Amino acid sequence: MKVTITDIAAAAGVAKSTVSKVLNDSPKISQETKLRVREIMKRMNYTPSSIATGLARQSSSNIGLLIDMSKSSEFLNQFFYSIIGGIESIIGSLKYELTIANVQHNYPEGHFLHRLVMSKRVDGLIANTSVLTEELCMELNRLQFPYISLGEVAAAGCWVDFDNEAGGRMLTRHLLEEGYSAVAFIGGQEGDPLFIRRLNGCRQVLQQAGLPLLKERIIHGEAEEAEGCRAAKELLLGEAPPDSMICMSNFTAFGVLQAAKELGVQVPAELGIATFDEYPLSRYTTPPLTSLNLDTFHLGVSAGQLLMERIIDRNERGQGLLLEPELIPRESTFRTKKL
Amino acid sequence: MKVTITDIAAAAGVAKSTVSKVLNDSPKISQETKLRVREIMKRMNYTPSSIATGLARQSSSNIGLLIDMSKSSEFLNQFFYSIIGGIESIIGSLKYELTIANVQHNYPEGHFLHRLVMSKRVDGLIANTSVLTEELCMELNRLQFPYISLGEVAAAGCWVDFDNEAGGRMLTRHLLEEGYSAVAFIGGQEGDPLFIRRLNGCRQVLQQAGLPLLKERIIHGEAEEAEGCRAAKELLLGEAPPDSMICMSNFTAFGVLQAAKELGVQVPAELGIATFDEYPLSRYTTPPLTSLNLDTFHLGVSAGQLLMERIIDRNERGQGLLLEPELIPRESTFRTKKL
DNA sequence: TTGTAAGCGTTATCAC
DNA sequence: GTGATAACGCTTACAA
Repeated sequence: MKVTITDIAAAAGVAKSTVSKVLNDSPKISQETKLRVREIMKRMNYTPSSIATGLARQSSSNIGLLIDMSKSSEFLNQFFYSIIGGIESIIGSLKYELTIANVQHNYPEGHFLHRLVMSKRVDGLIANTSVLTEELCMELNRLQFPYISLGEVAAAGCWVDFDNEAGGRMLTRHLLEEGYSAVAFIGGQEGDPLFIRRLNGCRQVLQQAGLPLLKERIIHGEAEEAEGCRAAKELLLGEAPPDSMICMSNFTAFGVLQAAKELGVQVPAELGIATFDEYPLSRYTTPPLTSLNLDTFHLGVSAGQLLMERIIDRNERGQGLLLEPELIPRESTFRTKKL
Repeated sequence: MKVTITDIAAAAGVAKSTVSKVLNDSPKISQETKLRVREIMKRMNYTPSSIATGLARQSSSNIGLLIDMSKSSEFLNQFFYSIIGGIESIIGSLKYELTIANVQHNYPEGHFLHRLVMSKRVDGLIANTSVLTEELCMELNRLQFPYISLGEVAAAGCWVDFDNEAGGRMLTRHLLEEGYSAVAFIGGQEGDPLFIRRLNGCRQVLQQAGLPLLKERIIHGEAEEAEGCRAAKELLLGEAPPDSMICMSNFTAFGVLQAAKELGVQVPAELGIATFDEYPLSRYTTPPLTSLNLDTFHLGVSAGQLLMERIIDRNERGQGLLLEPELIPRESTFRTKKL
């Protein structure tokens, strides 16, 4: 039924080792032998067993992508497809496959460290920061196991991330250029590094322009609709109402739009709204939202490249990579009426 | 450095086979031996090599999910994450891992049939209909290779899909209940089975109610914004303007909403709008859209279950499985003012 | 209950 | 150039 290297060797009247060399296009095999053996392989419809090859070569030709489905990471959830596409485009061309593993932090039997790493199911790992605890990084480092973090993390030897600080700067600069000056920042969890970086970018530009970023204008909360709405109302009805808001997510921004509508505040004339992320709503709101687009396919590509470098070159030097976001101006901040 | 079954055997003073039996919790090993060996495995930090196990057992404990990133399948693109979650939840508990493979139809070197199936990298396959050509199905059938199609396909032995006809019926019935009667259907590619099934469901309910589904009210086109807008205008300005529209996607529906706004047509009073899919816009439009929710996590679960049955029980009988959609009524069709 | 030995399908190291 | 032969790390009869 199934044909192995032994069958081919027999049919071709050569040794298994010769067939193996043909398989790997060894230079020490004569052209005619190669042709003859290949011919036979084709005729007998032979494909080498990846498992056997893996055993002999001590490698799985698999890389793993870890996710934690129990935590609803908006980010992964939305951009999963394109990140995977990016990773695939790199590793696929190097004949690696992508294994997706769901990491429940309190997994009943067997941590992924055993399931994937120690059991050698994968030769390398890409993981989101929500999975990579500092403890885990240390362990992977100790094992000298190649991995890349999706998101900047100090403990990770190697990571790729978007330049969130630059993103904060870009949105803020844009608001100032449009004539806004009282900027508020909405929607991040207190202490969340993502929030902190973005806010820092915002603060830098304001300071540079000699403008204050009032504490009262920094509102923490879930990055979703209801919170955005609540926060916006609080701000607009407060002591020092801002003339513009930067939102951590499309959903936050949507909530802000709702609040403005309910309070009869004109967007963009009386209130400018800008948001991180281009997906999924920014194009479809009224008015459409000025947003910061993150090229997630590229993120996947970069992660894949870095990882493959580590695996193939056994490249040990740790490094971080920041990708530039892209500003997409839309009506929600067109105070200067460029329409 | 790396510890194998031989090391454990030596350390425990038993044979490799004994260790192997302990590993698989064979009943023919004494409790004390098991305890002792396990103790040693733990102490030496041993994890069996999945590749070696795979070779010996002749199975990869991997299942593959095929996608074609070159075709921008809105469906997969949006629901990828939850479908994967569903599949994972089933196969993960059976100690299988998920391999994602990007299938370029004109792949330079090596069809996925070789890359994954013949090389035994995966024990089973799940694939979207856009990948599974009839030819491919025949080939997989011939190889007796276990696979499940995501989407109803005649040639596939086994598939799971949403009951799109029922979906068409549900949306149409809802419109009639709300007092609409002149229903239009917008947004599918001519000949697309998905479109045909949904339209059929719609037609059934209308016929049952003694209402016609006019040809002029069936508009083909890309399932996106611009087309939806164009189609809606065409209909509303035409000879027999409908009082309600069923859209193939959220984006189509968004376009319809725009058209209504531009033409000053009141939604839902003068025009009811209902759409397939609950994601990503239906909750966020003005007014929010009545939609048909498809439980994609469940789709993944079902696909996973069917596949594992096939693999484990060598279950040969082909079967299809239809999942029921869920109607989510919202303002866009609340003509009877239930608000 | 445990041990022996023969696979599983490749690759890799030598001889020839 | 080609061919034996020993890994690779585990499972599985069959013996003991």
